[in-house]
Amino acid sequence: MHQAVNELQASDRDGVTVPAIAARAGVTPSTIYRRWGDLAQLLADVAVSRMQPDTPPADTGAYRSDLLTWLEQYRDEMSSDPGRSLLRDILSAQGRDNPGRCASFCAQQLEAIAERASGRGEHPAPTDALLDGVVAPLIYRILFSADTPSTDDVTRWVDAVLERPGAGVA
Amino acid sequence: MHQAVNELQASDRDGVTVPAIAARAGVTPSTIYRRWGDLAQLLADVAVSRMQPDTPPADTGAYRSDLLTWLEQYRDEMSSDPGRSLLRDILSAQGRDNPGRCASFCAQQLEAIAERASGRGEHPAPTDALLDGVVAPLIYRILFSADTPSTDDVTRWVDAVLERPGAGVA
DNA sequence: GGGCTTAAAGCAATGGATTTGCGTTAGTGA
DNA sequence: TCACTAACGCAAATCCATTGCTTTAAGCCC
Repeated sequence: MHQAVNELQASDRDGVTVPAIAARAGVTPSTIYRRWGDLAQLLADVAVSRMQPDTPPADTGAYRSDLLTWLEQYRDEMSSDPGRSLLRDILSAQGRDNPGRCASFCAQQLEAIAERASGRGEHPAPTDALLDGVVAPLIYRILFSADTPSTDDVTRWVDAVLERPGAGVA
Repeated sequence: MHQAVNELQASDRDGVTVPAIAARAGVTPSTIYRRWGDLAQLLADVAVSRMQPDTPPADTGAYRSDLLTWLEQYRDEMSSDPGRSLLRDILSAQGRDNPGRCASFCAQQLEAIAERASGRGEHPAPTDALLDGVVAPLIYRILFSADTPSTDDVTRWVDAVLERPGAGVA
């Protein structure tokens, strides 16, 4: 089912209808309505699946550059047209904690970077601080403003969090 | 038209359909489709209108408490069920810069608070810093997590911005 | 006031999506 | 194997969305 959605989205988002997805997946539309309730819920489900990371964050050798590398990649993905569509799908469907699942993928990646840093003897920042101080303005910019956060923006936000007491390289 | 939407939303969001709105507003559905394209665009339009502030921020006598007062009110509005629905409507409809208009209302209120502070001889923080440092995590929490930002959260974010060089009370 | 132009709205037909009742199928456990 | 349950398919009914054409209303000029 997810594959049917992805294939249809790749060719024409206007053609992404329940009957089209059903035909593509070899089922009848009532199956989709019975299972997901409406198109928005199915699209949100698919979007959350696509947000799920399939690789661990790149290891650059140091905590700060791990963060910057991962966050810039995250910025690039989320600010792309497909990324924006995924965010819109996730935020459109009411209920089901789709946004929460999306955010927890992000948190897990940041935790993995932090654990790797601890293993190196570095002192990583709390993940909550990074979510509030970096991910939040990054996503807020993407959602609510015309401009995409620059690399300087991301670097500034990261360094502002790392400079606070309780965080930073050893 | 906006009033018809508001009335229908107040009673039953499931009944908010183009034909129902049209009947309520005394027009035919094709009028709505011709003007707005689809239901999502109309709902976003209505949501943006409802986001527009109708009063200036309260004057508490000092910049920091002006900020805190306004931001806590903003937090309360945006985290309410109606507020969350408005955010969802705004973020669901593609194109038209609805989120940008929503964000600019917020920025204008923060600018008004800053101008009042300047008039008092205080040194307000840059509005961009408040958007990135306070509004972004506030909205991100509301959109992506199960918990609503607490008053402590808001206070902490505000003070983190005010403590940076270039901002603060005189 | 009358005529003309243009944009918006209304009407009605058509097409497509959604809902729902009922029957069928598939999977699971005893 | 049988009974139960959940999921799926089918088809009819309902509702929403689209579109061509006509009508209406507003604005401008003489």
